[in-house]
Amino acid sequence: MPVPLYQAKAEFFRMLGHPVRIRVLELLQDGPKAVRDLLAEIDVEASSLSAQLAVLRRSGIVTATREGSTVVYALAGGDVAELLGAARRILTELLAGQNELLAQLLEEPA
Amino acid sequence: MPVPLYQAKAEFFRMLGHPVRIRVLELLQDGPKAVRDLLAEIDVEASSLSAQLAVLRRSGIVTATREGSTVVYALAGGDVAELLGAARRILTELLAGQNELLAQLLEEPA
DNA sequence: TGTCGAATTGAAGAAATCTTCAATTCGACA
DNA sequence: TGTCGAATTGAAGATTTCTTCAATTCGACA
Repeated sequence: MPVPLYQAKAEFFRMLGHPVRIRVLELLQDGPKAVRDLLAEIDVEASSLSAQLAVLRRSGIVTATREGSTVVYALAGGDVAELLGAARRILTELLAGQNELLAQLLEEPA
Repeated sequence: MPVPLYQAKAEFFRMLGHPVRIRVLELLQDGPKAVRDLLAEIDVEASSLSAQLAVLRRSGIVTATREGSTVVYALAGGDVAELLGAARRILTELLAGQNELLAQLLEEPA
């Protein structure tokens, strides 16, 4: 019994828990992309992007292959779209709930 | 445009990124549970569990209701099972991939 | 070979997160 | 009212994560 499963799950979600990493995964759903292209679409320093790409690589959710002088990243497989979709559905509910709450607070000033 | 969506997503995943919080969500899938019962099933200090429950509460993914002298937590709705399922499928692949890699390394000692 | 561009790495400091311990709140109940 | 149990909160300290800047690696190509 190496790593307890719930700990592996927690690490997995933590790996997803960064705006730049989310953006990268979303962009890679349209197909492989060179670092340079990712950099053009995400507002972040090159070295910071590299660090976040390294996190994704270490987890195994993306692969990096060198092509000439550039490096191309791709999803390693796995239905990332399904995961992000499920997350979006829940998130939509949560945000809606928060808006309701906000609306109530505005209606009933103490 | 309040919070960019990819940032909300990242925060959402970060909220999931803790072993105790994962355990709680898994346990709550069987129905509402009192804090005392969660505490009995998870190996953690009471105050630490409280802190993690507070994180879940603030995100809105669970609700807490006081019943007499105990507090009962429940999933706030949202298909958490679907999300955890999607995560497990990807995670299974990733772990399998890592095992392959490990096996290769053991086969071909440099 | 020398150098340019693309990408990564290392180190240092800032910021966020976790755990622990002590103190506090809130019902229940004698 | 006084006190017990359940749960939360606050503060302090340790750990992890992120960003930035400088230095480095690796191809490409003149």
